[in-house]
Amino acid sequence: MRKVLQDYFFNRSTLRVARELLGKFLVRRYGRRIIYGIITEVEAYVGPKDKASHASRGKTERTKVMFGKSGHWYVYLIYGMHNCLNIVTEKENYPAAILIRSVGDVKGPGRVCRYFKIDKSFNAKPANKKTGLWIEDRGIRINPSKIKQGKRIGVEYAGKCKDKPWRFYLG
DNA sequence: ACGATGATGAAC
DNA sequence: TTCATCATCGTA
Repeated sequence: MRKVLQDYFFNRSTLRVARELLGKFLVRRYGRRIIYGIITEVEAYVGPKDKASHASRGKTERTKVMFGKSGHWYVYLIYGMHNCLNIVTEKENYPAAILIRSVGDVKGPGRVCRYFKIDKSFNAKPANKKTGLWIEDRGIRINPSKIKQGKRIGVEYAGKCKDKPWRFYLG
């Protein structure tokens, strides 16, 4: 069983999608090679009021993709050297996305992008086989008791939102 | 503990 | 146009 996740999977509550992404596979076509791994850690960034979210300051050139259609990639450069990969969720004009923090043994969003050869050229592109980067359901069932939840990382500046338990990982 | 390294957004 | 900040990582 191998199914590419479509827009309708992502056009739902970000927290639900985030939980359900655990156990799915990130897949990249890189020339003739296929790079893939199981998603093991994600973080949700939800709505215009989430102070930890780039979208909390409104729609800008960078963040407009978060306000766009679900099922598209949001890739940005952080600290001048690392790319971070996010998948946009929820309906159009409601800014939300999920940061993919770890895939298999590759831990950390910067390392994920390095391992999967992901840069800003994927920004605002849809997640499907045509673009060469997509997410698959390979039929793995995750026992809910394996899903851990905790604070998001690196968002100490986010005031009331800094402690929201919107990071999900397999434990 | 800290520096690398450059895009982004807000201030001026 | 300048400036502080940053959803991190590698080295120490």
